[in-house]
Parts: sequence; C-alpha cells; structure tokens
Amino acid sequence: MIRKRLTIIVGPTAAGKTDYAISLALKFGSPVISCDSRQIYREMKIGTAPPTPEQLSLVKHYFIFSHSIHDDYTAGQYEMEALPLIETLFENHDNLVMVGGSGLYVDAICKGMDDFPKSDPELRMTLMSRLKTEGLDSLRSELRLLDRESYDSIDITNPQRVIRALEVTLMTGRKFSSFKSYTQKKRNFEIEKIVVDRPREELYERINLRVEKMMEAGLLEEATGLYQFRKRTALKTVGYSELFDYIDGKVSLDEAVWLIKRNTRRYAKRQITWWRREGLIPSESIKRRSR
RNA sequence: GGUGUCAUAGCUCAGUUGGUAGAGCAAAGGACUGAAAAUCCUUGUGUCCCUGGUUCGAUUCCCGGUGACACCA
Repeated sequence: MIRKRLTIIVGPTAAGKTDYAISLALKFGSPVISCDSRQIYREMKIGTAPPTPEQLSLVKHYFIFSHSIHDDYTAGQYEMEALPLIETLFENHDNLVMVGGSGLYVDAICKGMDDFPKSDPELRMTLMSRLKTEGLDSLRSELRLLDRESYDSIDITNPQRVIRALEVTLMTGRKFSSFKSYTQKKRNFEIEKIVVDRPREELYERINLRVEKMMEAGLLEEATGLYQFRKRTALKTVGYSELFDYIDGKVSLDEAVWLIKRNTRRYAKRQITWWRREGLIPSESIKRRSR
C-alpha cells in the first residue's frame, strides 16, 4: 500500500508560498488545502493576501473564503474540519499540498490539539473586564490558587494566556494543566514541510510593496465596509485594525499605511521564529529560497 | 562670495562643566495548545563628520577642512 504524503508549505508572509503551492499542486494533481487563519474569511478579500481569482481557478482550494467573520473560528475547529477532509482526499490522492502561514494551525494538523474545552464567551468577557478593573495580578493569584502547575508553566505576563487558563479551570472545575497530554496525535500519513523564505531585506521589500498594492486595490474601501464589525476577533488583523484607527481619526492615512507595513514585518518575524524553533529556518540570517 | 548655526545609533534628537554616550521610534532575538495576522517577554546597535592642536586624556575646548541649513550680498 502506498504511503500517503501531505506536503505542507510554510514560511513567512509575502515569501511566495501561494505561487509555490499552486505549482506543486498542479504537479501532484492535488488540490491546495489552505492553512491560514485569516484567508478562511470570505469578507476579507484584499488585506489577507489570498490567492487571486485566477489562481483559484487553476486549482481547487480548500479553506479559502470558506468561513465568515461572524462565526468565531479557532485552530481546534480547523483541525476538526481539515483533518477529515485530508483523510477523504487521500482516498483519491497519494500526495496532497497544504500551504499555511499560521503556525498553530499547521501544528493542529501535524500534532493535533489536546481536548481542551473551547472558550465560553460570557466567562471570557467577565474575565476580560476583571483584567481591566482588578488588573493582571488579581487573575494571576487566582490561577495560582486554582492551578499551580499552569501558573508555573504558562507565560503569566501574558494576559491572554492567564485568562485562558483561568477560563478553562473555572469552566470545567478541572485544572487547565490537566488537559495537556504532551503526546502527539497519530496521523496515518506522512508529513513533509517545505519552507519558502527569502533574505530578510528582500522579504521586507516585498511586504512594503504588497501593502502599497493592497491600498491601490481598494483595501481602505474594504475596511470601511467592514468597520461596523471591527470588534469581531477575525478583524483583529493586520491591514484592517490600522485602517479602523484611521477611520476613527486616531492616525493619518499615511501613518496607517506605514503601520500596516511595520506590523506585517513584525508578523513575518514571528512566523520565522515559529519555524526556526522547529529547525526549518536557519537561525543565522536567512538564505534559503525555494521556488 | 560673506556671516551665523548645526554635524552623536537606521531615523528624530538629548548629553558629556574634558574621563569614549542615551531616549523615543525603527530594528533584532525569543515564547506560543480553541483569539495565533492574536497575545506576551527580552535586547542598544556608535570611527560622537574629517585633519591637526591644547591636554595625562578630546565626542566635548581651539585652528583648518567638508557637508547641510539660514540670513546677507
């Protein structure tokens, strides 16, 4: 029996993953399975740099424009939807191509997420307002009392992490740390990751240029149309938050565009850090480039 | 052409009454289990424009260059 293989193309934004994925998919006769936490939203068509309509017509794509910003989406849900899809597709394919810039989503496919309960919006809201009124210290000491292991192991300077740990513990009556299994889930296919990267300077130039092109393509108009939904977590996205600030009069348009570039650069850097940890990107200055 | 002011980190600038310097921004490094394009942590990178002088010691004071700006011609 032929071993099935999932090829995952990873790397920082604007490095050229989309093009590479399509050429590889055409070679394998595979569809492209996207693994991107923002390109799944159909309401954002410019700022997330999704494949163009032409590219989409070349190869069948999954998880592009497949969901709505009005439904909360998570890495856990992605695993639950993408994994069965992959298994189904393997019935007719030996090689499948996945592309993704979202490290956590890639891990959800490769390693699997533990069975943590998903968040309770009401409880989260309560905790967030407590963070505002009582401060992080108060939440921290509560976590310390309820779940010492989590308190010792998570990043307790990060409000988002403290809230999540507390949320799960309060919600289930079980310690957050007790949900961690520390074992990877079994996958009945091979996984190969390919990095698409560029020298830092070149990558940053591409990012800057791409932002200019997005503005020309009407990013401001798109953001204006989505302004009313700006509180949705899906719209906490580089390219949109900055323009919402412009609409609110907090920054000038030039400043907003400049901030989009900067924040995209920082995002790319975080992605690089993610795959560097896996040894996929050399820690010295980056030289590798596949295409 | 003359006079004046300025020249310090990638950028904007502070500072050293002479003991080789520090802020903001940019940047770099790191973390990451249902918000992950999110969220959080750490870090100061320098021929202090160049040459010479005074001095134990000059980025700082002095002479002379060079460049930028302003004003006067």
